[in-house]
Amino acid sequence: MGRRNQHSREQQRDMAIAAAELILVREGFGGLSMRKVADAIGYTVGQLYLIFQNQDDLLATINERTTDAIYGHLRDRSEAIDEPLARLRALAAAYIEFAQRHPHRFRMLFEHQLPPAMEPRVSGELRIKRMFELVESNLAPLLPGAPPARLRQTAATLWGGVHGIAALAVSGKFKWAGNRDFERYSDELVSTFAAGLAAG
Amino acid sequence: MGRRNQHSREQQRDMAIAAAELILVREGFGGLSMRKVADAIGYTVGQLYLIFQNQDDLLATINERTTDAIYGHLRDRSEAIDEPLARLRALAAAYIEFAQRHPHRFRMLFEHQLPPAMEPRVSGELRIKRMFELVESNLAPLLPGAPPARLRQTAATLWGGVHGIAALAVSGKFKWAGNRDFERYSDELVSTFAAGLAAG
DNA sequence: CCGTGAAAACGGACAACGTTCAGAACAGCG
DNA sequence: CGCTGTTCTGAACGTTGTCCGTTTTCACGG
Repeated sequence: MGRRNQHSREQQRDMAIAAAELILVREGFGGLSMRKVADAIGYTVGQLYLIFQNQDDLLATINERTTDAIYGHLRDRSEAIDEPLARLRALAAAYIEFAQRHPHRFRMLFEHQLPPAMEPRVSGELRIKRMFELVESNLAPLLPGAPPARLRQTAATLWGGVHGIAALAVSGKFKWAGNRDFERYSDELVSTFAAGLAAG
Repeated sequence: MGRRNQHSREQQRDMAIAAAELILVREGFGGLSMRKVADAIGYTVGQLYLIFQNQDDLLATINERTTDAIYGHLRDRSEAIDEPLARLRALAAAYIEFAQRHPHRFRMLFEHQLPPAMEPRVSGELRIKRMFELVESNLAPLLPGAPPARLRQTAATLWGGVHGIAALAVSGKFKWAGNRDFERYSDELVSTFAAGLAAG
């Protein structure tokens, strides 16, 4: 038809992303289909494929936004805190909080995988890296004089651990523990780990 | 037709599970369809629905078997070790090893969720619980005189952490760390965490 | 050996999915 | 008005989970 609506390609893209995120939040990863997104923005499926390469492209785009959202949330929750250990605890708690508040977005970020045929997204990997660097910089004061390689490894260890608590919380496999206050676990993990660093 | 083949219902069930696990290992979670399973065992899809309630039922069954396999692997790798801390390290390393050796089975265990309409599987939850208790019992010597609630909480914290490293390893989001030897992370986590417990 | 009824298995149907693409419908220009 | 090129549609294809009417086969009674 040629520009039947008033929306530029860029606008269509934004609308599609917003609609997809709404569907994701409401119905979860599995309920997010290209057809539903197309219906929600008033276009047909075919048009979506002129905006996104395929469904994986759309999902990866949403995942990049989720990573940004987590990063922003971590910054917000930690910037007002001075003491490094308290900051790490706040970062961990914020991570858990995000996962519990946006379980579907969190899950899709880690469960969706690009098919091997598609080339990896550098922008997405950089965002993950940036998030880990936030931990790394806050961990540095606890390991004075440690070489960068050691610092990176320890940050990855600690943050992998925090991620595990969030992942289990969101997967529903943590029910047996009976405790729904998952910040307790992250608090204990960060505190005990830090104590171990200080002792070692 | 009435028993055209020689296979009892129980046998068909076993065949279907074995076939499904093979497909899962070869093609991943997303490539596992009811039709492929039916083809693989020489029956039609309809017949599969007389054996399993639906696809979720089949997947949950496989997940219970995966949990058993992890449990067995953890036992094998830890039973010959006397020292409690070394045992914990071995348990963590075994967990990581299983995740890396069977990424698709590991992922499905934590990524598949029963639809809310289906009643939760007590047998599956008990298996997860049993796995955590293995950690708990090996953690006890490090926390002499700790009340059971504290012990459970600490075991959950530590094992959540180990799980996070395995989950990140398997999700492919850990590439930035550059290190493919994930046991280093679990070793550091367990050792530092234990040092923190001893210090506190 | 044949007939019958119940159990077992098939196979086609349905809706929804991702993806593609020929052609229709429009905007702007001359 | 008519032409041109972009934009968009709508139908199609193959695959998925799930259901159910139909057919086939077996075990048993006569």
